[in-house]
Amino acid sequence: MEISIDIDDPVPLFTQLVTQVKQAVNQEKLAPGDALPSIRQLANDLTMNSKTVAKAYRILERDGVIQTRGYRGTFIHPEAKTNSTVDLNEWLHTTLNETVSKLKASGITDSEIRIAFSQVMNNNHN
Amino acid sequence: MEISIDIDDPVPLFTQLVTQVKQAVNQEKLAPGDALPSIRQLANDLTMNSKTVAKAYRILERDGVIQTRGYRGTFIHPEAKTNSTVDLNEWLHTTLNETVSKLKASGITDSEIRIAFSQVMNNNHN
DNA sequence: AGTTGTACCATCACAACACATGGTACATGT
DNA sequence: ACATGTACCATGTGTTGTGATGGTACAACT
Repeated sequence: MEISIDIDDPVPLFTQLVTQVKQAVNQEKLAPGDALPSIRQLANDLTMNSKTVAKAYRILERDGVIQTRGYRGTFIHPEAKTNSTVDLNEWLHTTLNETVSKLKASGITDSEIRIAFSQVMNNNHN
Repeated sequence: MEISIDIDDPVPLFTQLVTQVKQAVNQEKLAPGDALPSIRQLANDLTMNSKTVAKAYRILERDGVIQTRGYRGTFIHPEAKTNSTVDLNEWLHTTLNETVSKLKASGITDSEIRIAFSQVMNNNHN
């Protein structure tokens, strides 16, 4: 599989990686069971840090696109194609958009929403 | 009415102002119709910028605690006491908490939620 | 002339966070 | 020995948002 990373792209490196793997799955360039390069190997090939590649793999596994089997390596998930077309990100945006719109409609300031949001994210239940 | 502002308090100055006015209303030290100092006057008394005081007044008016009548000055809102006990902030927190919890339960990263949130706040509909 | 709230313009310091980097270490297997 | 994914430690850079400051100007009214 061919992966090309653009350093000058404002899109984060790990995001580029995630996107390209999902695209490869959708285009059937990667089929279930196919082995992916090891984290260190891919990091070396793309001249980037292994932690960055690991981050991309972590997300891909959470999304059900790949399966990591420890020392055995990483492989394409059996239902990778289904899982990589389901857009978890779209649901995230619409969900957030609905609540934020509801709050804004009440006259609450953007600042207030942002502050309350960060408090909620830090589990400061006030 | 007595207002005391603490510069060393981590709580923002305009927030201290808003809180103290609401408290004064709840303690009936300020009654509907009472006149408040002008923005510039209060800013001068408290040795702070008029824009900061204006910010506090803007919020107080939105919350229905005060009424600004342009050149005539600023007065306590007829239903100030009711409006200053109603906690708009609590509803804000619970609402945000519900959606965030729902998102987190789906395995979405805190980072991803934060990023999507700021995109939504900036009206970047992706 | 003076005062009211308000709306722009702008700047600065400070904190929080994202991204990427690097090093070290571990259990699990070949 | 060697490689797998993973989990810690840490640092630096850049961006973003906040809070507060300041200046200027306006319409409406006393």
